[in-house]
Amino acid sequence: MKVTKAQAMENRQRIVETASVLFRERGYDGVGVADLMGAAGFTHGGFYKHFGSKADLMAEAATYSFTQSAEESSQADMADFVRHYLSRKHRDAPGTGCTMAALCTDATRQSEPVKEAFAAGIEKQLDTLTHHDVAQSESERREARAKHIAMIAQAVGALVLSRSCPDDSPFADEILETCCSDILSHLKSASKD
Amino acid sequence: MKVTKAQAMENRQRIVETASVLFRERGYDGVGVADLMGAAGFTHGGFYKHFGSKADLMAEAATYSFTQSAEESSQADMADFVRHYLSRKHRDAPGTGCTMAALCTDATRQSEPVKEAFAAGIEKQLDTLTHHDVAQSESERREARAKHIAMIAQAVGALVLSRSCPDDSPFADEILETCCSDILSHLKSASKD
DNA sequence: TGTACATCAGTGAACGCGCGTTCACTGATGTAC
DNA sequence: TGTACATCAGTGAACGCGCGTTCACTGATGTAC
Repeated sequence: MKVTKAQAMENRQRIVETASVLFRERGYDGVGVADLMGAAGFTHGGFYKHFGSKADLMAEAATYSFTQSAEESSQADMADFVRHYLSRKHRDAPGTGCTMAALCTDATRQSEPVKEAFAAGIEKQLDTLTHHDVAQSESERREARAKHIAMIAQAVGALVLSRSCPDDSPFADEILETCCSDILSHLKSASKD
Repeated sequence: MKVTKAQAMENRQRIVETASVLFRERGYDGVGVADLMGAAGFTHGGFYKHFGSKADLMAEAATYSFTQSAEESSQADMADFVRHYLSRKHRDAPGTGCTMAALCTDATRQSEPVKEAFAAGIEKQLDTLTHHDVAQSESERREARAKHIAMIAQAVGALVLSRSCPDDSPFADEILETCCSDILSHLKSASKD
């Protein structure tokens, strides 16, 4: 049974969105093509009508979720963003959360297109954060970029370490809370300048 | 062909050590039991004479590599440790490097024993760093612990993000260098107090 | 507008392959006498 | 110390299973006239 061109494109998009959630929840190796297609409401055979391989979809799903995250975070206040990023809520819902924190070590072992999607995604996240700051000198912009890279690294590190501890571990919460306070204090002292 | 008790224990240890390297290089799903036993110089069948399951070995290999890292870093100067941790050399040799950075998102999806090994390993790393500081008040110790958690998170985050970019990407190097400078500047301003 | 035909998204069986694990077997080691 | 036997680390074939991918088929959609 064929389907409208528009419907087919919608279906393809649903597969990408489903994949972006499942990959973040279970890792690239934790989601099979059949799993994924089933979750999107299809049988597995149709997969190769839309994508060349599972690896192609990994790259596309990563690009999609990075774009989505950038949109979500572009309008938020920086301190609110940090508080949400380092919340238990975000930690316990990787499927709809940060792609860097969910899949960074998985991406390390994937093919170039996936790693390119990650590099572009991290740059995009960086641009989104830097975007808040307006009209500066060259050296101010360089410094702001450095501060944001340091901040993202710390936030991602806190999240991945917290998630690698057993559920309901006080240490996992301590990592989040400590890094949240630390980043917020840096934000405050920076805005004083 | 049986083997001395001492030889058998040595062999078992060799399997754990081989696993700790291969898991860090390729991830838990990237190393099969047969791969692993072959790399250690055995055939795969003997594996279950030493370990109950592959998952059991994951936890044991993690504990082993965390202990090893703690020993290595306990005698180093803090600034030297940071410079090495955030070097390209460390980034490009995950098999002998930091377990947190190599396997954190993998650990997130593993069974409780693996996550417990991670929590214990992170705590151990933290203790090793805090160990340098001597005889303080309760509140000073709390603050030092917080600073070290923040530092570890940032260093781990920088490493995992750098590794998720394509090889030889300038951005990957920028992340390492920026976070290295940032952490070193914090160390310097802290030691001034 | 109506008809005939090509297209192609989606189906579901089948493919080869590698995985974790099991098992009967081997033969040197360790032990009991 | 010497002998007979139990133990058990290591071997390699075999297990069932799920994986990514392929393929012949279906039938509504899209197109050419």
